[in-house]
Amino acid sequence: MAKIPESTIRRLSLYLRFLEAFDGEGARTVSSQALAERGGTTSAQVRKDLSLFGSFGKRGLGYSVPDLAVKLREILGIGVPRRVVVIGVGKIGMALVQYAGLAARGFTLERAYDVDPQVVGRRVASIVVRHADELERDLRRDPVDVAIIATPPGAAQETANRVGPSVRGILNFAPVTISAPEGVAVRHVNVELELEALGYALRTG
Amino acid sequence: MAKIPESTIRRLSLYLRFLEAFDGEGARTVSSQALAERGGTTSAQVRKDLSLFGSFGKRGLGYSVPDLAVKLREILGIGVPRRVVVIGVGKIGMALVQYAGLAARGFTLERAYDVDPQVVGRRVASIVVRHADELERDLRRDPVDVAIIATPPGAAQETANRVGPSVRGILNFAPVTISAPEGVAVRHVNVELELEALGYALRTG
DNA sequence: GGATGTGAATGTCTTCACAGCT
DNA sequence: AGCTGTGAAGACATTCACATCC
Repeated sequence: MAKIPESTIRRLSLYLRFLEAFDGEGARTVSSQALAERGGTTSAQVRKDLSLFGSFGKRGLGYSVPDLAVKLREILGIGVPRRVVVIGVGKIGMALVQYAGLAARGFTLERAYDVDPQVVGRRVASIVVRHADELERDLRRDPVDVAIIATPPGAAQETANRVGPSVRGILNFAPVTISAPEGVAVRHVNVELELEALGYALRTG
Repeated sequence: MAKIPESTIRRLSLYLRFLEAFDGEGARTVSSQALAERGGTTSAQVRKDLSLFGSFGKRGLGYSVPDLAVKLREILGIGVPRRVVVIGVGKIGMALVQYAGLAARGFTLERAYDVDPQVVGRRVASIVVRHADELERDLRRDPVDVAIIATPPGAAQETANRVGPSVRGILNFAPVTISAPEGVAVRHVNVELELEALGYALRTG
């Protein structure tokens, strides 16, 4: 299969959400044009994105809403449940632990960790926060797919080093760039960076 | 000035953070090579990014750490204080309101809004949550630069429609794509989308 | 000597435009 | 007729490589 642009993957995720909305509205089929309008892109882009993975549409008709949704879920690996841990139960970590969207997208939260004695041992949304010292041992005994890092910036890379050998993906919320071993996928959610990019767009002149 | 790639802006934001770290370590100058290593990019990329805005370095020497930091802050519009409101004080909104990083990057939180009677009137980190019905009137009387949308997905576009005429930028945390009037910059922080992109990277085969 | 700044070359992504199914 | 699927063209971004200057 051809190499898939990162941007295509992000759009597929959007298309899936639109399909779910169309499905809720009772639509049976959808055209590349209709998907494009909701997603702020072009019909050619939609067709190209989808064609990278196969021929899912019918000429003259469009795409079957439920069939395409199934295909996209398959491509994105939704349905295969992913086990995750959250490390750092501060403000962001807390919000993540309580966030229903995790489960809705097939990510089951197994455990959460912190180092603050005020937080360790507390029960948050059905799980008890464990001390980060237990991290490596726990991961060896009971591995997970993804580590979500929501520590302060200073601890993020060290945390990544500790979980790197045991996980296949890292989602980093700390406002620093972190690296991970070859083969571990890393994604960043960086609010400060988005704010600064917004700041650039707001500059006068 | 030449057109600036979006990706360049995001990297400038990273470079600035590295410069602040270098400054903390007492470094006076820094090479494109050193910046590249921390940022997971190449020295040529760093030089190209910076050269789009001017010639800030000295051949044979590198870049002055404090001078380049000043330049980057200027480019990114940091220093010009930006007034923001947060709309939706659920889990994410609450974390944002309490988030010190906002102020640290020059964004002063003016007000927060919600529709839930349980939340309206509550005091969170020195501001009192107002009812979203007051939004338009407040914005007319006391405008802000940026609206941060942290509502449930169903309310996000409507919220954008309501604030669109009064703000210059929107940062959207709701997991839907929203559109805004011409001239209003929109950025998305979409955790579900990042998770799904991670899911794709985790697929087996 | 050492590191920048930058045209040129390369690589990647998007858009075009149309043949080909239904 | 309508809409997909796709090679080719075009736009955009990154990397190379080297002249230039401190």
